[in-house]
Amino acid sequence: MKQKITIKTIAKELGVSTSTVSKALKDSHEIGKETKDKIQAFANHYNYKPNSLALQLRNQKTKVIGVILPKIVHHFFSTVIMGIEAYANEKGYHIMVCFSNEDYQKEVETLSVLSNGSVDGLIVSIANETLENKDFSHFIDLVEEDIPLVLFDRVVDDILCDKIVVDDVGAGYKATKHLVDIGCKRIGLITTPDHVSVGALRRLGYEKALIESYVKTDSKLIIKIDEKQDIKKQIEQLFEQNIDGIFAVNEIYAANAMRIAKEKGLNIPNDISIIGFTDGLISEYSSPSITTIAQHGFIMGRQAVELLIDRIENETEVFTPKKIVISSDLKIRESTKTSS
Amino acid sequence: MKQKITIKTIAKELGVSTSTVSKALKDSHEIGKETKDKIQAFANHYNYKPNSLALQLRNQKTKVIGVILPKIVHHFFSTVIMGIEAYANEKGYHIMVCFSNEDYQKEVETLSVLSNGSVDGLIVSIANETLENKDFSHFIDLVEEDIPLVLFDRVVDDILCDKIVVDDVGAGYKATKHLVDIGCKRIGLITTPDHVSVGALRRLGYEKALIESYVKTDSKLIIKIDEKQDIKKQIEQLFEQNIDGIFAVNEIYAANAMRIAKEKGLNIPNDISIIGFTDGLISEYSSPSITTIAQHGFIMGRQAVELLIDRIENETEVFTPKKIVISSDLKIRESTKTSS
DNA sequence: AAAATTTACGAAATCGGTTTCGTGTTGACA
DNA sequence: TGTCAACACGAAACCGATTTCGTAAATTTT
Repeated sequence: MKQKITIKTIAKELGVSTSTVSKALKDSHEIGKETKDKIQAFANHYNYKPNSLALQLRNQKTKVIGVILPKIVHHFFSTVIMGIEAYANEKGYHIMVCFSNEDYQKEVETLSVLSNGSVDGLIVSIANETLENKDFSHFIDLVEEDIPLVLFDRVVDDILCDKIVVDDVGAGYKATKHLVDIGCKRIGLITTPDHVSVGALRRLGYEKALIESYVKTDSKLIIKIDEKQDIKKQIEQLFEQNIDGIFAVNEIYAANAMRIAKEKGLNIPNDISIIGFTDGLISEYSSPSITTIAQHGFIMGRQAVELLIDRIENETEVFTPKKIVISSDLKIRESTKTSS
Repeated sequence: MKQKITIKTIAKELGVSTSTVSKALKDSHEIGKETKDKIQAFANHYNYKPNSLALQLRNQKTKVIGVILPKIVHHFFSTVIMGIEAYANEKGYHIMVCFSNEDYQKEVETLSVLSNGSVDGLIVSIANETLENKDFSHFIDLVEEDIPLVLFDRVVDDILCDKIVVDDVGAGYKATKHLVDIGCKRIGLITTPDHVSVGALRRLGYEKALIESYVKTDSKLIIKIDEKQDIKKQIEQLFEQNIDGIFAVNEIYAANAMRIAKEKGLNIPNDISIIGFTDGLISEYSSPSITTIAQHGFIMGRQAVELLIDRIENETEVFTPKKIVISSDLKIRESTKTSS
């Protein structure tokens, strides 16, 4: 193991004190020009880099942001990470990424470990199991320890911290309204169980659009997917109803619905129009390409770090939790009719 | 800011020395039962957690693994990250994730920052620009500093470190051979420019399969995509040739090819069979679903950390770089004929 | 009862930096 | 020539832990 060069090494080698070396390397006026030059040349030659751990300990900050996601093999979340990393880097921060895998226990543990001082703050999207349990005490503890925390996408009101969300109700409304506008009469909804907050909100938007358009809502047209079961089989039930439009709260559900529709010999979009959620690769490349709600994950990530870094760097200020709503766009593609 | 509790606080509060506290918390036999109980109870009550930075500095290890990827919004890379994180966590490590965005300069900087002691080792897949430049000195410096390094997927021989790769030649061979076997006579290849090592290797496999099968290779059937230009237009050129099979070295190229084929009114797989690379969501959900080479990213990630942690924890051992080849599977779906 | 050992704890060094506060030397000014 | 400021540098504290070593008191051994 090649010995890493430290301030102490330099000091000994050059016959000066460590304080002199430290000051010389920061170009302090306290140090004479000759000494400075000598030290800088030496440090440069041996490619001296200050040990970041020592600095972190001294400064009581790590310049690291912890990010906990439910999963990563997922277009939306990976886009958010991109946004987080890009802006964090700009600001001189790095990110430590962990996954809860939708698991409550792992979320608790990860949170506990990361709050030991390894990060200056945290950005989290809550695990499904936690949303189901409704046990948020691990987050509340964090807030009480005054560790900066930003929640995004999957958030809950019980936790007093900054939050970034997509306008899920609005998006659900926008999608459903579009289906109505192009002439769909019986619109199915493929959503998540109620405890998944985003699913519930998108459903609200769906219902709002129907009511506003005087279309009767029908609970038989709403399927709540249990991901532990076979997704396709559950969606197939929806096709037993007489439907001419589908709003799915994510890409996978939409893709599955499209597949089933094709298998049943339905023409998309003429017999049935489909709108998904998340503007991922599936929506873009499947055929027909899928009309979808684009969530702007990159912007969400960026906003999340922005809020977080602001919190971290202005700790003295009185803190009032902010909630930022990112609007989402309907991206019209081939899976929806152009008019009635 | 609520004051974090430290060993010093406990010591002062309980009228003992910091060493006593430290030992008591580790249940050392050196400390009397009463004192121990008192300290442990106190620490427990105030939810004391040792400052990890202090420990890292003292132990000269961070239990953090740096991961540098070219991009993340990509099925293969996000799968690899999953694998890395899963096994790293099992072993008590965390991962710091950075992205080079295929950019040489950012790769150099990131590498430099992370090698300041913030991580115990690094897992990297090289940026495209770096591969093009052929300037690997930043990696070579790293190796000379004896910082454990594992390269995966995009690797180069010039760097003496552990490597994990997919059997790209074999995979290219397997895919092409399959096309030959089902009766394709003129097989197009959609690949990357030569400097992208994986693309070049997959091409070798393609050529090998053709030669072995006494099919004439034809450079007009090979398209090297320049990602700075319009991908679809480039692929369209291939369709000016008379082809009945396509092997694309990634999912996006395959999806684009399929789209063009459909636009031209070709029936897939009867008129033309298509095989892609990376078993992502596009391949799975497009219709027809795409026959592809599954790369087992999760396993690659896991193997990479395994090698790395082994390196980190057995630094004394003489080091001989290993290269692990992960075999890949042909996953047959609907975009290829079942027989000739 | 004296010697040896064990028990229970504290002082201080260490990890690698930064920073405050002194201090000896030099030069300028009265 | 005496005084004072400026200059150039070092000693030591500090960040928060661990760990070695030393030692007083208690206990056991001889």
